[in-house]
Amino acid sequence: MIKIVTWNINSVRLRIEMVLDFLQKTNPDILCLQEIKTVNDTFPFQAFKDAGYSYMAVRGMKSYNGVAIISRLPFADEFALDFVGKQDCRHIAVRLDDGCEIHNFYVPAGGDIPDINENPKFAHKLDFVDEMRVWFANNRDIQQKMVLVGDLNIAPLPEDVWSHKQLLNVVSHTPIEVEKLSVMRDEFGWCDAVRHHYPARDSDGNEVKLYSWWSYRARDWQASNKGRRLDHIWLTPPLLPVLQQADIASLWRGAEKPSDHVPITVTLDY
DNA sequence: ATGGTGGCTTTGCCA
Repeated sequence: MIKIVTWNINSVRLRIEMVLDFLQKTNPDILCLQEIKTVNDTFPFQAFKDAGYSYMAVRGMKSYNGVAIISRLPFADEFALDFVGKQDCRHIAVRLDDGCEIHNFYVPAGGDIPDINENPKFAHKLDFVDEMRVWFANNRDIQQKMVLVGDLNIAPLPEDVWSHKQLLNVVSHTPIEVEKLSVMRDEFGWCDAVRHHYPARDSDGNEVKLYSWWSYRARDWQASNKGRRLDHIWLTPPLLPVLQQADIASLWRGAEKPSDHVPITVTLDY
């Protein structure tokens, strides 16, 4: 059994106690963090070691972004990719001893205006997703065991947002982003593990809403419940038969001084 | 229609 978590932590130093609490309570093997918001020099390596996580791949920068993979299992290899010509610490990957590769992404949020001419951040986001697609197409095979996790900053399905209609022109759910992410996923053959476990419609045809992020700006995030599913765990087909469980732990949004994202977990039986 | 909150810091920028 291997348990893998992805969590946009929005400052790992500010929330280290909460992360340690999470690890103690849920006992995952591998924790992938985004938005660690610190350089490697001030990353809390020792705190994770003391908690039993001896293996870490960290790619931090000052103030912004930054990704890390924290593990109880050793790594056979570790590497990082750059996209759109920027070294802004949005990807890190490891290979486990059995060859399974884990890719941890923090896709650009894309700013407020969904127009590539008016908003360079939106252009950056779309280019980033394009380059992700090209990289996997050129460098990897769908028959390899791989897990892609992270804050992809796109909610692909109508059931991944609180209101499909009201978010059609809101960055994270615009048709062009959804199209690019879907092509990236389907052309290669990734499977969305969370939606595999919780399909968008139940047996009666009712919507099954799933969110992983709720804005800090809501007066009461739980009461308004205007969430979006921005965080994802994808698997290649060889891992699909061993997918045991998928879970979005929304209770962590209600913690004291929470991240605006919650942890997503998959359990693989192999 | 607007502004709402949070983190790190370059007290503005990013989300």
